[in-house]
Amino acid sequence: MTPPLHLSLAGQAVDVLREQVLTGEIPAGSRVNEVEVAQQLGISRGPLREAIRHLASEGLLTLVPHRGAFVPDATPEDVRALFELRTALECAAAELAASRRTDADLVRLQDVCAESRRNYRAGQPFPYRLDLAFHQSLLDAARSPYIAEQVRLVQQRVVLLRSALADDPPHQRASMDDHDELVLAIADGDAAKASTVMRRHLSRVCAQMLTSVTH
Amino acid sequence: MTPPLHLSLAGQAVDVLREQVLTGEIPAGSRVNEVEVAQQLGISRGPLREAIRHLASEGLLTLVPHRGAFVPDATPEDVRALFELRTALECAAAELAASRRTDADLVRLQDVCAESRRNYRAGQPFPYRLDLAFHQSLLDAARSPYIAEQVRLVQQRVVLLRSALADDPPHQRASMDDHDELVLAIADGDAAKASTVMRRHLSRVCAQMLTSVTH
DNA sequence: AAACTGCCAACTGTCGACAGTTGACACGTT
DNA sequence: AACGTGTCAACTGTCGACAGTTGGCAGTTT
Repeated sequence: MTPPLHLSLAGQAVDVLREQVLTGEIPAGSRVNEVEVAQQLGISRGPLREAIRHLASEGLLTLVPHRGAFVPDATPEDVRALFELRTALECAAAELAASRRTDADLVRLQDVCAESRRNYRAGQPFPYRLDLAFHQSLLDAARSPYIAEQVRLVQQRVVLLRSALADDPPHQRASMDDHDELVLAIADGDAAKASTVMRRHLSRVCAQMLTSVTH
Repeated sequence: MTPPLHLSLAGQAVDVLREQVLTGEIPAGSRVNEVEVAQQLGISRGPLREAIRHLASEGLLTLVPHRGAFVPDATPEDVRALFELRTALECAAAELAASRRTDADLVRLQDVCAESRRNYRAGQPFPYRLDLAFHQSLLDAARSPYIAEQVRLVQQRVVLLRSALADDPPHQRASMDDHDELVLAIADGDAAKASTVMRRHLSRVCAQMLTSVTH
């Protein structure tokens, strides 16, 4: 018995399209042609349309009436505003995590940080995977499903602005330090400090993104 | 010339359906039949489907594969989690408003509060309209479009849990006091205090909703 | 009487086709 | 040559019909 393995065509199309948009396979600024992509995926326009609207609701596409769907390219203003939202959400998550975390939550956070350190000392770059894992672990510890969901969506939009983020070694090092400091605050149950550190962390990431954005 | 007055059928359907869901014309727990509602609106299933999916993305409907769309009825847990999200967003908005507000923003906030007082003194109930106007004015002063958008969506979901909220006079009085105190903090540019007051305010509102929810 | 089995109606998921709109190109005008 | 106009192809918006799935009901068995 494989219960949810029978995803609808629209659902499959959402996954494929999301991947193509996030990886840049469909470049920023370009349009998504309904008939073309539908043929390409071997489905009808109906389910594809549904998928397009879904991604638009996630902020990964912008719809223009009678024109079609475009993958948005962000201005520096957009980046700033988006990080204000992300800061609001993740600072709250950090506070909640500090006051609700179980010992198991703490262990997981520490594990992720330790693996990042090992990676870094081995001279390898700080993989985005581990950064995501850290923030995900923090969200799990916060136990606030609606906040977690919104953070997921915002993180996706941040990825859309992929601008060679994880390439700057000093930035990587600073991010890892931030993560470590966050874990300490969470371990202490110090919600105020967790929020403060998270705010500084995201402020740094935002600044880094703004420098690497061509405008 | 009326540029955007030619809304698509799907767009119109979204407006009509949203109204029906929020006012309870379509009661919580009930299902939305695609063919029935489509005929009722005089449109085809395509646009209606699109409208349903859109409202689902706003959290006003929940989709069950092969079963249809249902208007969700929330558990106390849901209310708590939703208010954690709302608190994260609106506290951040209050902080931003305190640091960015113009004199015009301040005047508008004060006007809304004054009108609420006048209403209250006249023995009339505190209309939800004025409460919305206050929070909207605060969001305008915060000048953070993404946060504002998310707050709008969350407020909608809160309305969905309409449970005779504005009927308790002591609660109304407390809410107005909170609003006044918020305006003072924002006038002073005291971001920390604005956040604190907003948190207390929403905590009170959440508690009020929980007491009036049958469970 | 309770439980199981098979059928059925209702509904959602999907498809192909038609209609209306948009932006662009070619042509004609000044 | 620059500008305005008319035409057209391409694409989105919409529709009606078909296919697959689900939950419930009737009939049967123990």
